[in-house]
Amino acid sequence: MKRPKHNPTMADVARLAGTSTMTVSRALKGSDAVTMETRSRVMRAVDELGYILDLSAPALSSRRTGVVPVLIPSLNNSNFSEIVQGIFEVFHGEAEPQQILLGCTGYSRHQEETLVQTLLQRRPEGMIVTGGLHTPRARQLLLRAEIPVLELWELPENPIDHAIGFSGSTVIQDMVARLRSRGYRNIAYIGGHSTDDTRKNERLAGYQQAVESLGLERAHVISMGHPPITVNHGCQAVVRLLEEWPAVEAVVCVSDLPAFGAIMECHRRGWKVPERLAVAGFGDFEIARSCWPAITTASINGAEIGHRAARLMVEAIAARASGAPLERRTITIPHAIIERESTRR
Amino acid sequence: MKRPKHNPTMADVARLAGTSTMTVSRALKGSDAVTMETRSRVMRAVDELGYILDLSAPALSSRRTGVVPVLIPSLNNSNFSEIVQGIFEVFHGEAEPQQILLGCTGYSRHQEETLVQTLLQRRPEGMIVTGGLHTPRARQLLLRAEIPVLELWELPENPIDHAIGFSGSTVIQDMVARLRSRGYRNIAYIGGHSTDDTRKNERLAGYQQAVESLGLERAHVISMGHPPITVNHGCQAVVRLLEEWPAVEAVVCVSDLPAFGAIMECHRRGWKVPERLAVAGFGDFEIARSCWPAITTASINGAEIGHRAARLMVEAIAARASGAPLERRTITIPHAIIERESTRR
DNA sequence: CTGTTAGCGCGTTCAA
DNA sequence: TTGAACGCGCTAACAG
Repeated sequence: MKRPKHNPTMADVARLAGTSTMTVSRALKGSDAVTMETRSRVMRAVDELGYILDLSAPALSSRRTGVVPVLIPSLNNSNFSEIVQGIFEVFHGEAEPQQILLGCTGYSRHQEETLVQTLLQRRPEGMIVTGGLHTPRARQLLLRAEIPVLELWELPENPIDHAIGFSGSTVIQDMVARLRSRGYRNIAYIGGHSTDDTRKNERLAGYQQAVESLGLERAHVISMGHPPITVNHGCQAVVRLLEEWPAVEAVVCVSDLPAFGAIMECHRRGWKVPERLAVAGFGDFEIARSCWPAITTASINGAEIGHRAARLMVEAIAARASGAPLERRTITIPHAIIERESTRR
Repeated sequence: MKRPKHNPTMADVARLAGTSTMTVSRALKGSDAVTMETRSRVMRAVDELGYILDLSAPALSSRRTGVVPVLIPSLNNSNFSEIVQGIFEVFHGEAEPQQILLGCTGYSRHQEETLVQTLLQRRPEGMIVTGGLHTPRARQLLLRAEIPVLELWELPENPIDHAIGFSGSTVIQDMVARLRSRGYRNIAYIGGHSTDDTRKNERLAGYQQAVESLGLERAHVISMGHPPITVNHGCQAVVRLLEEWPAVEAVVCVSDLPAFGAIMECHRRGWKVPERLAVAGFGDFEIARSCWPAITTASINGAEIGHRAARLMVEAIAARASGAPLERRTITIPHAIIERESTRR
């Protein structure tokens, strides 16, 4: 039994209102080409039957689904949940609202590819993805779909279509430079790396470049494997770091989570932060503000990224529908280095 | 121009493969009623054309959309984002995966009603909502839709269909009792109240009940208006509290956010926590762990709620499709009172 | 194992 | 201002 229930259709409404389905359709859309009287008859029938428009049908015939998948690594990361929230707010306020089909990739490109393929079956109006790292097949699928594609968060080197975000490399370079300007010289990096990552790791690269351009004596990286790099990784990493490089003065972490973990481990071992080791994070999570000492971090405004992305997507969808697709656009969202106690001498 | 592009259809594939569309359909579904040889011919054609199944059509004809809206107050609350993440994980692992249509109500019942109405137009297989507080019209819409409905988070008095979560009243009562057992006698409450709330506020009620059943001398509530009650509300509330009731010894907050705010304000004013005032929260947000002093809180496992909800939804959808709808079910997820420094004498 | 037919519910198109 | 006919892409049901 595949059709559990027969909902009232437009024909039912038409019958009850004594009109044709066409008139019902027009009345529901608020077209002015319907008499007040006819309209109210229709509305009464709609109420009586509890009729609800079925969007599957127009989706099929007009190829407009009003659906946009949003693919993020995980919702358990306030940066990404903020972005999605921001997208929702804009989509929902539009005259032609787009619905979000949510997808979480678990930081896996392969998962992302699967999701892209699955969600393309719903004939989305566009697609929003995060990360900028995709399998070749995922890229190809997105390209061939000929829908607007937005890549959010870290700006890719070679965007598929539009991109909104920041350069992880630039942000980390700023952070290292800031630490240098505060007098730190021996600056390490705690992060991760994707094993399936053909493209370079932006933030790590930024660190290495900064060490070079600032003329620091030594670069030292503690790599904790595949993302997500979280609190515990930070705890472990900081211990390794101080073993491997006792002269280290400061460490930049790939995110606030390992930074927090590192600080907690320092507390545990009686290493003073920032006196023994200064610690900086990335993302300006709530934890960075509330932690003691509060964590110096790079702040990226997720809500802002979400809002701008959604607005661009709406525009791109409209442009495509009108036959004049938007030219590719790349938007850089400004970041801020927020200095707090964890790096204050 | 409503149809920006003509994607290849199953008929195109059939033509290229030299079969009928039916055979293509069967081959794609992995039905065994197709020769290996035919199947591979079909697959080759699919690849060659870059064919992607269009789910709009089966949605229309078979009334199975594979879509489940998830309505939450906000993603900027780790409890809810955890729940959604949990739901996604289960949905995505299923043999017949359900897609999540995301909706954020902004803690407004009216917004929720709008979303329910809009999303019902997509003929969802079920609906997941949070809160248990709905407008009468929203309730009616959900009831009439005759799809499985899950209410998550706080258990409603009178569930629409299935419910998974906890009793806010019970949790708060436990918290107050715990504080009492630690020697606190003058225990206040900081929270909010919906103005459009006909039903009683669960957590507030729990507080009042606890005061009564424990035989405490006085109940004192600081109400900060419409949710969400956040960090700043806590800052303001604690000041008012100590003015209005100088003898207060402990305060239970509606969430960890105002609890955190209260503690910060205490720092600012030189009031020691927990010596001058013990503070307890709700939700076990990351901030509660990382704050100093760490916050005593009630922990609800959002991921667990999400997982169980999704599993129940999958089951309910299958049951409905097979003509034997599930009986209503209410599942209570255990909570835990986590005592930390903010209430330790 | 494969093909044919019909129809899902709506909006577009054209006619009245 | 209203209505009739058609088709969107797919699959259920049935036939071969």
